[in-house]
Parts: sequence; C-alpha cells; structure tokens
Amino acid sequence: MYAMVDCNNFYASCERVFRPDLATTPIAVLSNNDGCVIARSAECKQINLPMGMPTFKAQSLIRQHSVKVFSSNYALYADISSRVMSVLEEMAFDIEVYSIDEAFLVISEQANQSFEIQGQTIKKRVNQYCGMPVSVGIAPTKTLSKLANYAAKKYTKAGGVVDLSNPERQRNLMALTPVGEIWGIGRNMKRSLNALGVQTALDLCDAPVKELRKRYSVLLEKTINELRGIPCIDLELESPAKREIVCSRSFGHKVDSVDEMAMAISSHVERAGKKLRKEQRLTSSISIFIRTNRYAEQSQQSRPSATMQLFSPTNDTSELNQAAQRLLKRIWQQGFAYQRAGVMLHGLVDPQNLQYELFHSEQAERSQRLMGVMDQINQRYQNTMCYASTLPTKQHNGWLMRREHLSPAYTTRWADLLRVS
DNA sequence: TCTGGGGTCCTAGGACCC
DNA sequence: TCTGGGGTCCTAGGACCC
Repeated sequence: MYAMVDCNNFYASCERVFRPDLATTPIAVLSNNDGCVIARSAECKQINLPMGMPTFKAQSLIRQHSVKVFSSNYALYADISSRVMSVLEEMAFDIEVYSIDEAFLVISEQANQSFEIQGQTIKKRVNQYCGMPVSVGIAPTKTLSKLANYAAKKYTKAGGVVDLSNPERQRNLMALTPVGEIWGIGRNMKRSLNALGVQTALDLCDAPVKELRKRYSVLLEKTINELRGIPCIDLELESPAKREIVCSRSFGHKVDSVDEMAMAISSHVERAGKKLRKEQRLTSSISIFIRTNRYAEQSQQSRPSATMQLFSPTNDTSELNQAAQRLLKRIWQQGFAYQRAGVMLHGLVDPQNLQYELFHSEQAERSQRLMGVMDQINQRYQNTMCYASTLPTKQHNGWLMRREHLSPAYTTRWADLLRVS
C-alpha cells in the first residue's frame, strides 16, 4: 500500500518551526524577489488571500489582517525537508521523495495496526521530531493515495489521515471529488473532460479508457487505471539523472544596460555550473534567454533567446560563461527594460560515456581540477569564492533579488543559530 | 504499367507537476 | 513601483538510415 505524506502549508509551517509565537498568526510566504504569494498558513487561507497574488495587490489584505509576511528562505526549507524525509525513511519499506514537501511511502499491513493507525503514527512522529504538521493518504495506487491525501486535508473530520484501501470508499470519495483535483489532470484537461460530460473523479474512473487514450494520451490511460486500483505508476527509488538544468531569476529592478545583464547572466551560469558538477554531468549545449515584463502590456515586449552547441561537452564555468556572453551579445537589444534572465543547459552527458574530441587537451584537465577545488572551498566555507564577473558593484546591483522579509537560516548558518536566554 | 517496409533520432510545442 | 523558479513526459513531424 502507498502512503502519500504531504506537509501542510510547507513553507508557512517551516517559518513556524522556530517561531512558536506565530502558532496562530496568519503567515504568507512570498516568491523569490518578493513578487507574489506562494504559500499560506491555514489562517491566511481563511481570510481569502489568494495563492499567486502579486504582493503589491495583496498589501491591503495583509495590513488588514496583520499577516506576517516572509521572503522565501530555501536554505531553511530544504533543511527542514531533509529532516522530515529522514524521519519518514525509518517508517517505510521504501520511500520516494516526490518533492520538497511530499513523499510516497510503501507500507504493509501489520498485526493490530490498521493502516489508519499507521498513518496516525507517521503524522505524530513527524510533528514531534520536526515540528511539521503532515497529512497522510493511504491507497493501493499512487494516484489514489494522492486523492486520499487530498481528502485528509479537505475533510477535517478525518483527523489528517485517510485510509482508502477499501474500493467502496474509493468510489464514494471519487463521486464527491471534481475531476480537476486528480493528480495528472491539469487546467486544460479538466476543461476538455468537462466538455465531454466528465465532471467527477468517478466519471473519469468509469469512462471508456480506450477511447480516451486515443483522444488524449497514454498518460490519461494510466491515470484512469490507477483510479481503478491498477498500479501503473511505479515508485521511483532513486531520482533519475537530470536531462536539463535551468537557472533563471527576475531582477530586483529592471535592467536596461548590457553590462548589468552580463553580470546577471554570469551569476546564473555560475549556479548552473555548480548544479551540473553536482550532478556529475557535462553539458553539450547552452542557451540563454532574457525577457521584459509580460504583465506590462503597455510597454514594448522583447524576449529573445539563443542556443550554442559546445565544441565538446564541458562543466567548466569559465567556458560556459564565455559561450553565454557571446550569446548575450548576439541577442541583446538596447532600449528595453528587461525583467528576467536565465541560462539553460541541455544535452547532459555522463563523462564516463564520453567520446573525447581528437585534441583533448591538458587545458581540459586543469579546468577539471580548478572546478573541483572551487567547489570544495565553497562547500567548506559557504560560497566564499566566485567569479569577479558575478560580483555586484555600486552601479550595477539592480539585478539582485529583493528579499525584504527574510527569516534567519536557523539550521544552516552558525550566526543565525537560535539563542535562548 | 508497376515504385516497400521498417526503423531511429531530433526538435518544438504543449501539457502536466511541485 | 511591484506578478517565481524549477522540472518531466508525450506527441507529431521531419530527416535520415537500411
């Protein structure tokens, strides 16, 4: 049986772990750059502060209800996440860490321990060990366990745990659930299915599977079978190698100078290079893109991008940056106020399987050593080394991210350690 | 006069997920 | 004034192979 464990309002709950004084205060967490609302505590949902609302539009609601606002603190969330996951690991035969706040556990029937009780135990222990509230949904397929989890959150009577091992209960719940709530049914599919008369999850479960596969895709077929209790989506025990890497950011202020854009691109390249080496991959091509603000409909839009195949696959930041800067020169258009830039790496290859170019040089080996040393130092001394091209200056710092409501890195920085007096 | 049958690989675009 | 940042998978169509 699968137990889908999902943290409740994860980012908002993380901000509460070291702030018990905020236990009943409405909390909102903002996206990078403090742009919009991406997580809300239960109290915050109650006052109808919508998900995704731009921060400036949410201001009056925030003031009116004294909402405590936080910039996103990914160092904190990632650390809390790994604590939660290691507690879960000990309670399951197998575990798939599905996202920063969710995991599928494999559990089985045990003497005098119904699934319901096992779910309650999981919930209690994560809360006790990590201070994190979770909901648990239990069912024979991943899709049904997501549905059970949805119910555990939605129906407070359930006490945070729903056991959906019984087929009759499955059908009863599906009859109450709009089809758009099913894992794998997004906005477009929902609209399309509704037009065919499929309104609830149960409608979909009982729909003609062959026809729908033909009309849509094999993915929908799998979803339907999973609703019927036939497992089609396997547990992924180890995360598959990445196929692409994307690093992008919006700017704190609009950027209209090519020098400033070059710094932003450099810094994205540097992050992308780190990720690439952490994955132990080389990239065979690099793209960059820059964009104006798509919401500013009255102003001129520009969103150019360009790609370059590399002479031979690499993970050397300087090499990648040289390529990126050439691409920037190619696409730069003066006279626009850019809002965002990004770097993408694709065609990632395993160096073990690499066919080296004919003139594979000593230079390449030196660069490997250099990257290795930089990564080691940065790991040991928290990002103390970087390329000069990424250092903000007095004239050029508008591209830096805004984070005006950042909480301390309670668990990952000595200086931010909580003090009790 | 009549012109087969079976594949792979790549890319772009769309849909989905968190 | 101010609207996030990642990812994956599937399909269709074109180019190419024998």
